[in-house]
Amino acid sequence: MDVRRNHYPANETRSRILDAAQALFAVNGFEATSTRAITTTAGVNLAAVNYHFGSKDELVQAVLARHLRPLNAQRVMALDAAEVLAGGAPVKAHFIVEAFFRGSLELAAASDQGREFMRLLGRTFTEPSPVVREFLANEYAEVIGRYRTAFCRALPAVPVEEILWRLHFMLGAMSYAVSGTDSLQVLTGVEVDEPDAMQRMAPRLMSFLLGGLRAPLPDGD
Amino acid sequence: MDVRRNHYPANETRSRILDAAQALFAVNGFEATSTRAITTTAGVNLAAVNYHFGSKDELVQAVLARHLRPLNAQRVMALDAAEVLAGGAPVKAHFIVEAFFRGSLELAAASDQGREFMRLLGRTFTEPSPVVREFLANEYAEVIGRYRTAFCRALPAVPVEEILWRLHFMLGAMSYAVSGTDSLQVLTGVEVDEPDAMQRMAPRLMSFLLGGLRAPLPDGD
DNA sequence: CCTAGATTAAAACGAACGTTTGAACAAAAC
DNA sequence: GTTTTGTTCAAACGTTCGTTTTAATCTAGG
Repeated sequence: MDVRRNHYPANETRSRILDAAQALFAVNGFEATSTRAITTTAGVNLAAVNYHFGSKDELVQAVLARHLRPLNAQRVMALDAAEVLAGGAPVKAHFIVEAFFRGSLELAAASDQGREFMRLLGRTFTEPSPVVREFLANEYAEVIGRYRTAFCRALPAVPVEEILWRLHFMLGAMSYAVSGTDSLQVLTGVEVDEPDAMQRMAPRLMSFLLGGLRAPLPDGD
Repeated sequence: MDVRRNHYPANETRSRILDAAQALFAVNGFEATSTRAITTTAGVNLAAVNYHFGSKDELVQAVLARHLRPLNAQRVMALDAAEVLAGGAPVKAHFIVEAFFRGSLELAAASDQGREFMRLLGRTFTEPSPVVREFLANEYAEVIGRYRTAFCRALPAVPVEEILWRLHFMLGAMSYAVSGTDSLQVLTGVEVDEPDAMQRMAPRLMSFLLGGLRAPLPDGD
């Protein structure tokens, strides 16, 4: 707890703010976290948020972009690799799911900060704020498009609308599984906060998702 | 747009506040909705919220309790009925899932207000506010306990921890499917806001959940 | 060493928030 | 008809919010 009075080296102030903001956002949400709480936790001056990021909204986007952008880039690359490996043939559903979720689960398994970010990201999907929504839509546009067509090729017997629904359900189950440490933990007694909990969860989630994805079509289709 | 200057009959003010609050909460979230916005929308005086509910937090709980309490009561009753029907034998997983989700889906299919509430409820699970969390934990305690043991009896070959995980995933997929009209709609293009969308989704969700629930256990168990 | 530019410090800004107050008002009780 | 009880009203309270401002301070280039 060294009380530095003055400048941090390089742009350490920026990263200190990002770290503190991510931690507080993950626990309290965006709205309930004040810039004062962020700067106090980060040990920097109140005005630093507006100086380095312009506004609180832009800080929110910066926090999300820091890990989400590489994550989604890796998702696209993983799908690229799987498609190359498959030659011209459709990539099997199992590999598509794995390509999509492996990065998230690894990030969550790698560090406390990664886990913290995944929890924040899960909450972010249900965030009502228009700023966050628009940001997410932009960030996910390419990834969803790629994976959607990949699933359509992998499961030609399943109607497109059905695939969209199941993709929808899968995203929900995952973001919940990763983020819902709190309310559902109370409900079900499942503890997701331990360091190795993600590694124990990963195969279970994958198995569940594939089971749902391959479930028989409902009557009437 | 009749501008009533004075009293509404009976406790109409209460219900007008509840309706307005639910609508605004569903769109903007709890934190971002001010008591001023609620009372203005409801067409009542600003002080009415505190007079009738004590505080904004208590209003939030009242909004949730209004539909959630009957919903969970019906869930317990539905499981009771299924267990009676099964005699002493375990209730089949298929019926348990149906007993749990039928009420939600019917509520969502019944009216705009029901759909609005389900969307709000889905968001509520990821709500960081301690007040909301504690409220949910209390409201769900009995239901989750009952369904958990029912699932354990239905699937004796599946370890308890595995069942908890899958229950966790199922809850996530459902609450997402119902609530995630917004961000995921943008992502996947699935439209959930139309009146009949819930009825089209219901069998699909059920099929997905059962597929996940019955998926083969991951390696190592 | 000194100046220019970038960063931090401390204080203040106006706006919006949840809540409270005390008087005005309506309907029921006596 | 008066009192009582419950409800509504307009106004204000104190607090906290995100942001801005102005001066002080550090760092780098000449």
